[in-house]
Amino acid sequence: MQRPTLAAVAARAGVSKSSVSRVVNGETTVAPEIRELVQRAVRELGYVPNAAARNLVTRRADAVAVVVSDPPKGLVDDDPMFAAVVRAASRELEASGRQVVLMLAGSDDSRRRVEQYVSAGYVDGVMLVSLHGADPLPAALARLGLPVVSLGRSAASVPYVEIDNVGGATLAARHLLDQGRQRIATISGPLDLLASQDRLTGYRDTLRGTGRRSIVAIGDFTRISGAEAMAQLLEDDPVLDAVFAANDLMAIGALRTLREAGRRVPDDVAVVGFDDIEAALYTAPPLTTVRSPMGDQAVATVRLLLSWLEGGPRDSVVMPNELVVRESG
Amino acid sequence: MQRPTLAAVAARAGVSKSSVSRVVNGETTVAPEIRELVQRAVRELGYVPNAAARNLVTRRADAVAVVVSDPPKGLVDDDPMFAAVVRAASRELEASGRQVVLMLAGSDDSRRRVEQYVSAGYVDGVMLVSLHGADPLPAALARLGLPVVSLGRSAASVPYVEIDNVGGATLAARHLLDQGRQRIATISGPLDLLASQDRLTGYRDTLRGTGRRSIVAIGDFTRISGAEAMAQLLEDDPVLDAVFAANDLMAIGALRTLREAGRRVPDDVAVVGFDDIEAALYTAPPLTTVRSPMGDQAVATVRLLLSWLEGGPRDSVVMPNELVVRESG
DNA sequence: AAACGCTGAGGGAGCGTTCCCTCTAATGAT
DNA sequence: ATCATTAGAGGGAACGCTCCCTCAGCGTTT
Repeated sequence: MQRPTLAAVAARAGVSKSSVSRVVNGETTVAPEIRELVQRAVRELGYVPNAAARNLVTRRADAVAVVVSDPPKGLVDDDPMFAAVVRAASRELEASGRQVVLMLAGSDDSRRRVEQYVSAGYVDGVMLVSLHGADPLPAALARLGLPVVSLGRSAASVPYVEIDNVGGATLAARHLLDQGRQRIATISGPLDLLASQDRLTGYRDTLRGTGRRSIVAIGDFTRISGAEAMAQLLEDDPVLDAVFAANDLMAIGALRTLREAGRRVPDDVAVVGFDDIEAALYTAPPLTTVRSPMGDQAVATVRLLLSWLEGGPRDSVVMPNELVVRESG
Repeated sequence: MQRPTLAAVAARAGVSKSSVSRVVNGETTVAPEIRELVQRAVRELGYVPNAAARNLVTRRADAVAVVVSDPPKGLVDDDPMFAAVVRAASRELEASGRQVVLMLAGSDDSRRRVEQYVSAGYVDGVMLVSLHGADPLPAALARLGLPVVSLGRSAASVPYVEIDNVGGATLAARHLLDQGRQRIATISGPLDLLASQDRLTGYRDTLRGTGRRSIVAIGDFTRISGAEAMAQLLEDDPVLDAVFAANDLMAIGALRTLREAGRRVPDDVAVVGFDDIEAALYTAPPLTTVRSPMGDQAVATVRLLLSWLEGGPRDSVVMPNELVVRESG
């Protein structure tokens, strides 16, 4: 049951440990016949280098941590962002020969665990996802001295990738204005997220000066919170004729409340979302939304991290987005 | 930038490395004053044990791999199952003090990578998710001799957790029969998945002997495939009056096709899904479906693995499910 | 008072790699 | 033919930790 070691392979091949190591690591300074000998021994013995021993001496782990700041509730289980981001990041990282260690950082407790883990040298770098504005984690990790990047801007000075949230919200609001909508409400995301703040800013700034007033309800990016916020909004202003939701999930919740309240979409109320998740195609009616491909962002974030790990540049990137007009508004 | 080592802590505290090791690992045979001394030194130096060195000698990694067999296309990014399972498993594993290494196993290539990785001793056990019936991976991993469990039954003799797929499909089909539906179709999942086979079996067996014939289209568990399969079905049998989709995503796709084809749900056609993902609540009309909580299954699977890792029993478990009747059928 | 546990601290040998250094042998230049 | 140069193999010292073993010191037993 004992796995074979380098020494065992060396003995079998009749060469030194050094030579085996060289062959295994693909170094070129090895004579063809020795290489052949070693490769055969490796095959026969089913040798696989021991990770711990290798990491110990190289001081690399060939792994990166993907740290996802869990939403406070932690009960939102089918979260399309999560799947898209984790999947894309995994694929990209695996393609670079690195492993993905997934960590959920919800509580203070788990944040400490993350710091410990990273300090222990398990990983060469960290990709942070979806952090709150005041999250202490990015700064703490950056202080450890190893590469940290984040998907979504953070307060700390960590290189990041994000889409143009202000611009996207502006696109949405302007689209509603152009249709001649008069009372345009918004369902904002949680305000401790910079992305939420930016989207709200885009909405507000666009409305300002058109004589219209802002009508705002706050959600937490879940469907259910969107439904509740919409009910709130209808109560506040029964004759509103448009809603911009800060993400698609909340827009979907809003659609449901509107349907139950007997409002027709888009005839009575226009609805615009944000993100363009796949489900936006399948609502009734299909959702007009601001496209911001999470998968692409995740890939860009990984590339940023890889660039840093390889000694290249580490410049934050802001990605463009566009309005996808469907039938909801 | 060099992190402090055990020896540094020992020197600082004026004790031996052994004592420091004992304190750090929480052994009880340490005098209180020495413990205090060591703990202070650890704090002052910010000492964190090096993972690789520890793993090397203990031959444990305190980590488990979560291997997700990607759907062939690999482009389905907002997959609620994925998020629910990965989240729940992560939470449970982290609670047990173990790390989660996420691996996507789509291609043959990546399967080799997984085997390599596991052989390298990076992890103490493996949790497999959503494998095809003929997947060579479970058997290969089991052969390595370390604990492997799977979420979803597999052909290999690996302990598993799954819901009662045959029973769930039976529930759905019987529900449609009880409404007096006459032409009941099904949209099956890919047939290389045992879960798909079982659901199809439940449907077929329930219809058999009622004088009704099976009407089957095959999808791949994505929304789009559900939409396409529904179109196919309508072509095959324009007067069908019920559809059982093998998962909610495909049911959602089917709903869309039905809407576009001018069929009313449930008046003209009843639709029943499977899984009860959150989105099922937000379709128009809300989806009747078979509840099979993925999060709970994931947790059960992790518990099974943990039990095994700790030398306990490793018995497969089949979880019950129930029909959730909403408005679609 | 001597002998005998027993508790708890220290010493040091590995764990399986990599990588630096040494040394041999072969090549090419003169 | 001789010497300088170099390609390539082998030896062995780390890497940072755990854990076995030894041994000191003290309390108990007879």
